[in-house]
Order: sequence, then C-alpha cells, then structure tokens
Amino acid sequence: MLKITRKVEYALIALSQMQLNGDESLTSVKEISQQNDIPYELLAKTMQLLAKAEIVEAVKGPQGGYRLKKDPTDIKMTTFFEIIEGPMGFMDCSFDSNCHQIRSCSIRTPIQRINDSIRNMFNNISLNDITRTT
Amino acid sequence: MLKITRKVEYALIALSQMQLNGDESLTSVKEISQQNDIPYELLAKTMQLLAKAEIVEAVKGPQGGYRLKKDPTDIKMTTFFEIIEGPMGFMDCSFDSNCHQIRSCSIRTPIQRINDSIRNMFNNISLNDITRTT
DNA sequence: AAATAAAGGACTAATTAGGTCGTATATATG
DNA sequence: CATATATACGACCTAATTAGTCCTTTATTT
Ligand code: SF4
Ligand code: SF4
Repeated sequence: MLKITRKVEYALIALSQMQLNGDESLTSVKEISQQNDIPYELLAKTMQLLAKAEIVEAVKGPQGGYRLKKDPTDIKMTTFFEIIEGPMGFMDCSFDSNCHQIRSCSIRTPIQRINDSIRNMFNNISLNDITRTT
Repeated sequence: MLKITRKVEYALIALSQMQLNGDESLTSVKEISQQNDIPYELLAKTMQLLAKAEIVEAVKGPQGGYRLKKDPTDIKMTTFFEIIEGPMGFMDCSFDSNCHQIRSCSIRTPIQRINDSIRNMFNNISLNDITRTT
C-alpha cells in the first residue's frame, strides 16, 4: 500500500549520483545504470520524464548525458512523485474511477484528511533532503 | 504508490457502520455488503482478519454477525493497516527482498526517515478518527 | 433437521509495476 | 561526412500484486 516504486528509487539514486558528480558535469544513463546495477532502459525512461519536467537537462551525442537544471532544494517531493508516477499518485479512495455512492460514504472525508496530511508532509520535504550526499 | 486498498476501504466502511449500529448489536457481513455494494466474499475475508486480530468479535449462526471488541480509539492506524495488509505494508525501498548493494546505497537512510515520519503520523491517528460517525 | 452466519482454502481475473525492444534523432569527433 | 554515442519515445511483454469468486467446513439458532 505504501512502497516507493522502482522508478522513483532509480530516479533518486540517479539524482544523488549526479549531485555527487557536480553540478556542471554530465552524467550518462549508461554510467548510472552500470554503477548501480539498474536496468538501462527503465532508467533511461525515467530520466526522460525528469528531462521533460526540466528537473534535468539532456545533452545528446558522445560525452553527452544529463545535468541538473533546477536546484533540488526547490523541488518538493510531491512534485517529484507526480512527475514520475503521473498526477494523483497520493493516498485516496477510488472515488474518481467508479464509485457511485460518494454522497453516502462516511469514510471519505477522514480519508481525505489523511491524504492532506501526507501531501502536506511531502510538500515540506525537498528533493535535496533525499539526494544530498553531504 | 500511495492508495488505500479495497480491503482497507471495505474494513473501514464496515467498522464505521458497526459503530453506527451501536456497540452491543451484531452486524452481519451480508448486511454490510448489501447496503454498501461491497463484494460479500471479499468483505467476509477482511472481517475474518479483524476477528482474528480481535478488533471485532464474531458470533456464528442465525442472527449472528460481528460486534466491536476493542475500542476503536485505542487502535492505531498503523496496527490496523498491518492487520489487513500484513506486516511491512509501509513505505520502504526493496532492501529486504533482493537488494545486494545496501551498504553502498546513498538514498536508503533518507527514505527511512520519510518512512518513519509516515509511520509516526499513522501512529497518531486512531481507527476511531476515521470511522467515527459523529 | 434446516437455515444462517462465520472460517478458511483454492482458484481466477484484473490491474499495476517492472522490464525489454526497436527505431528515430541529435551531436561530438576523427 | 561517416561513425559512434547519447537521448527520445512508442510498442510490447512479463512479473507481481490486488481484487474478486467459488466451494467446503463449522458453529449455532430456531
Ligand atoms: S465508497 Fe467512499 S471510500 Fe469508497 S470509493 Fe466511494 S467515496 Fe471513496
Ligand atoms: S538499499 Fe538502496 S539500492 Fe537497495 S533497495 Fe533500498 S534504495 Fe534501492
């Protein structure tokens, strides 16, 4: 019910390593996948998500790779999760999909309260809090 | 990554309804499943988990059903989740299953910090906070 | 005895997560 | 300019987890 997914884990590892390599230097998917024993293709896709969200910047061609584009300190974990897992992503009931008894449901409101608390918590944790190496 | 499961949802609805029916009276799975349009068998199993954990008490035979055994105020949500979803259940990386690079992993500790925060949060929410009807 | 309700095991279906493959595009460098 | 190398991206497959069903047993009331 509450486990980080591989894609999130891989992205965190990648960013952590990129911070280690320094803000200016480029880090390739190959490098990260080999050093951390992460499936290349999957990591590649994940990095593409981060690139599209402009968390990182891609440089193609030989000696290419990724470098940080935004300061990890400025990225909330909520944002980060949603970049990788798509919108929603957070604790909620299935009211969106097919629930036909929303109005009569007694537990929805308290569940949403929990949801809000979790969101709030992840809003106050920055990407840097996880990936910083110092 | 963070959505309550059906079993948890069903259990919460059931307990909520039982509280509504009063502490002494018996509520049957049939009754709950019909009134809330929940698959009978699945709810039955879930109730059996709660019975085994002595959250509720089962009474067999005609006019039987379940009644609360413990005060929902005294049950932490962490406990509740783990009764239904089994141990672990909470946010963590996959270090337990097959990770062979635990010692070199840089993100594990911060992930565990998050894990602890979430656990802590759910330790401070009681079942009653969700299921109370007042 | 018959009906009713929980207990529980075995199984199937649906959904999601995890991973692979093939191809296109950009670019540094000899 | 050819080649090697890197990201981009869509289609696809597989594994794992969740959700749901079926069937038999056991206890208990009437
Ligand atoms: S019944 Fe309530 S908890 Fe379940 S999906 Fe609908 S609104 Fe959400
Ligand atoms: S310890 Fe690190 S590498 Fe291993 S599963 Fe956890 S996050 Fe992944």
